Amino acid sequence: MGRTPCCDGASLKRGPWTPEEDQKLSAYIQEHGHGSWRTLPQKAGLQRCGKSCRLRWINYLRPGIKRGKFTLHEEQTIIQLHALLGNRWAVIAMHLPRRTDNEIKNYWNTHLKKMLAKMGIDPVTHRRKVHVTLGSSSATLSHMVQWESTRLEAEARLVRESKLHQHSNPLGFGCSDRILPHEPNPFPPLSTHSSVNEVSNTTLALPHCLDMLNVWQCGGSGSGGVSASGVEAVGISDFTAPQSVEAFISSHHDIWIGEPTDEGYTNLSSDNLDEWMVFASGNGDGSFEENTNCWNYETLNNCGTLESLVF
DNA sequence: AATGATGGCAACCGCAGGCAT
DNA sequence: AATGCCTGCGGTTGCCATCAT
Repeated sequence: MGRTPCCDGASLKRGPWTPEEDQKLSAYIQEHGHGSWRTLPQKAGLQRCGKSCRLRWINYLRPGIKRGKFTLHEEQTIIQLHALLGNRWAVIAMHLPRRTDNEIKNYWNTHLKKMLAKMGIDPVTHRRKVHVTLGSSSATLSHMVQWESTRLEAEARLVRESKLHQHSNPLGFGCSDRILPHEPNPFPPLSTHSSVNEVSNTTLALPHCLDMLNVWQCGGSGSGGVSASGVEAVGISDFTAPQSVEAFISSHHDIWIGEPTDEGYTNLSSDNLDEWMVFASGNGDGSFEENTNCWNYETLNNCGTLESLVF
């Protein structure tokens, strides 16, 4: 036999919480801790389901929760992580101190998703919406060439930067050799792509953002990820990030997102913050240029996740 | 001023994995 | 080993405020 049911559903209050209920719940948890959510309502004198109490505490009453408008940094962090992880709000919330997954989810659904759509970026795939006619092989080819050249240039630049990192950072922080030797490398070498990759994977320690490129390119079971025919590539939403990606982000957040700040994790420099401003505000007249000056490989240099946002 | 449309957000619902019985 | 609850998560709904007509 299992346990007794959590709540019988009878005589339990639902709907919005009153200040009195909030006070009871807060006072009880601050004095006793929440312990078992199942038994908490009775102990706290609440006519609520334990699940409802938990939700209220986590999303509203818990100390340290930051409410109100999201900052630019927080918006960027959400978009970056969503591009990589999809709708995994709990994981995303871990990288936004004092924000709840529910709040992030709501903000995404009500603001960011619409903003990206308005800019012509698919909020699901994080790719610029490209209307490729199947019969238009020349257009497809053009996009492929553009995508591949952009990708190669970005990778080459990142490899150059990794060399600089090695000189300035002998301990290897910020480089993929930080992956412990006894751990399987979650980012196996590319098998079919450019010579840049071959070189970088055999003789150089890649910067992390390039590792993330590898993750995408090696994409899960092969259905997802970025292919050389990137324009038509299956979007990130179809790519199930390997578990190691989350572990990777968690253990390398200082490099990936940056240091934790009051406004979340960020590695934005004043330079790419300007780019972000361009991204966030468009051209000021509601239009957005088709070129990649907003989300291009300049931005990619600062964060690999953005690679999927353009092209 | 009244009414309908839209947006924002808190809360609920249902599922999956883990765990207690 | 089987059963079924607990917890956490993502998706969805419903209420309220604001805006437009």
